[in-house]
Amino acid sequence: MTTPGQRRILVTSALPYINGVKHLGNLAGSMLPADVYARFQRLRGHDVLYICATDEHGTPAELAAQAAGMSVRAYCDEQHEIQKKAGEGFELSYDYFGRSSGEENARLTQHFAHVLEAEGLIEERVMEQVYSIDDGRFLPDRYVEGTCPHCDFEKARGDQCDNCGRLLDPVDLIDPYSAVSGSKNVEVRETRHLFLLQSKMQDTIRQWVEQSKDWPQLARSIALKWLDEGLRDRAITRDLSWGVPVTNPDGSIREGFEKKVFYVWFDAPVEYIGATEEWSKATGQPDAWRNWWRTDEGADNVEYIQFMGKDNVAFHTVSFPVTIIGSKEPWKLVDQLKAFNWVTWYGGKFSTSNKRGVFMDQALDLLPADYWRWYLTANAPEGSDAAFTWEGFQASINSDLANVLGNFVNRITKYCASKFDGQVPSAGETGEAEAWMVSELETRLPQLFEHYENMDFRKAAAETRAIWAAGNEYLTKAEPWVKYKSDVDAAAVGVRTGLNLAALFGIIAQPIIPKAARMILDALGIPEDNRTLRADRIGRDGYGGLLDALPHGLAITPPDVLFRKIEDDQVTAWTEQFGGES
RNA sequence: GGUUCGGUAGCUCAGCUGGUUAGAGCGCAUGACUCAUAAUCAUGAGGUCGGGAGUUCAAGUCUCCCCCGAACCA
Repeated sequence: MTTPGQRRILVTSALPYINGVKHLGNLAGSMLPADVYARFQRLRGHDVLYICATDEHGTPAELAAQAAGMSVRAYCDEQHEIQKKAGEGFELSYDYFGRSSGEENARLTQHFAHVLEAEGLIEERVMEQVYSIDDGRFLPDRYVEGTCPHCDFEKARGDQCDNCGRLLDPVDLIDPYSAVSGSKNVEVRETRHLFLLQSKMQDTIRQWVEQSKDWPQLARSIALKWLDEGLRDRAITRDLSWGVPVTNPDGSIREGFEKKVFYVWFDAPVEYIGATEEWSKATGQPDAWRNWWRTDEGADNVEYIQFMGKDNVAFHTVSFPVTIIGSKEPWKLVDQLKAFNWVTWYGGKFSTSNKRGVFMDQALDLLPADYWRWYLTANAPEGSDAAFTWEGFQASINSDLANVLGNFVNRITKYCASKFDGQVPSAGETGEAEAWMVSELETRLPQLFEHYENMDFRKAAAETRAIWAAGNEYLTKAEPWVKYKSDVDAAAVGVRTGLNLAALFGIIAQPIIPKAARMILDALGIPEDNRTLRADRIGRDGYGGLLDALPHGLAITPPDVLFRKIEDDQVTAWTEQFGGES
């Protein structure tokens, strides 16, 4: 059911890899901004579908499972639940959080492979690869270790040397051995793999990228860089058992590929579609995914926006489009994408082993999700890498959330409770202070919405804060506590306006700090229907109505302290525990 | 190494197609207020916009060189 002016917006955030809980940087660079954006657009009344999933295939998952002494399946089941829980803890409002190991993705991946082969974009090629005689199998890149031919580092991985950082081909390693068994009984043998002929799509992709004028500079320049260097044909299969089987169009296993599966980079982006199908089944409407993805079945009016870290831009702007466009089928292509830089830990890298940085699960043990959500949105790594520091975090939370917003709600609701029986007062006429406040809203709310539309998250947070701050300024101008002494009705106007502002502040806070917003709105008894930012409610007849929207006489309850301040000794303790000051 | 992006008040950052006295938040100082989580509000101090050269009537904003930082290179 669509209403006039309602848009259909598909949002995806880069799929977190299954291998372990993500840290705050991962959260800040794709899942969180995607969530904030999805929430905003839902509040505007649009039809939003926000899809994410765990990316489960590939060598790292196999190795991690092996290290944990578990089967890959069981390992992924466990890790998926952990990541799902962490997402819920952070109130990430996925419509569905799927799994790339699901049957939907397998079927879609195989479908794309069949179609691409029929289009002449996939072919079998013979290549040389390291075979482990003792393990009885070919070894994919990271399963081979040996001495780096460039720097003589003795524990170089097959794909890359951790010492000198150079990319390697496993067959070039000196004294190679199997990372699976440690066996040195290995040799180079010929084997066959499927190759995606990206080079054939070079011109088509370039044309598509060049017409995508709205992309941010970061994304465009990365895509064009790849195109300038020339798209290379890449193997899309690997010698693993954990992955999507390589099939013939009739569903049987392709001859010679019994021990091979599609490589993770080929099947992972397909999971955007796969997870949508999972959603569709889970919600009892098995074909609903099609009108989000098939432009011949209703997806032509969908706006598709992808969120990702900068490392993923090439896959989203070049690799995946090769699959989609190359299929010549009417699949939905991305319209807008938002790429982020990294959140660093005091300027350095997050590191599990060195105990540097906070991971999603640990963060929630320390403080509520809203605190992190606010800081990471207000300081999103948009223009460049952004450093997380405890000191900056503390300053931001205490000032923005506790002092500016929390204290505002607290002061006005408590004053109302003590002087006006906890009811929205009805007396008094508005004056200069209220007119000033209206003019603030007239300029600031449209700006706020524009920042969100542009996906400028720092600016959106800053504008949100500025509106909260204007509320405090308003109270200084209205000074109901002074007027109360001589003219109770005049004070009533200030209290009524202040309460309405608190409600508005809660409403605009929802995308970033949903839980605190809910506490405010619940305390003020705002019905669900009135918590939106829809154009027919906000500003349609001017902004003055927002200051007298609550029913007169409505009973309100001062909420508990919304945000507890972060104390210096907490900062000290956390710096100790999680590292800091690089 | 190549490419890209950055280097603006103590800190974190805004500054669109070049044009009045370079802005915000935090921090700091002073004042005001007392409804409030010692919160809030006002005012103020602080910058030769990384360095150098050039284009222009005019450059943080364009060009070139250099220094520093970050990222990407399948």
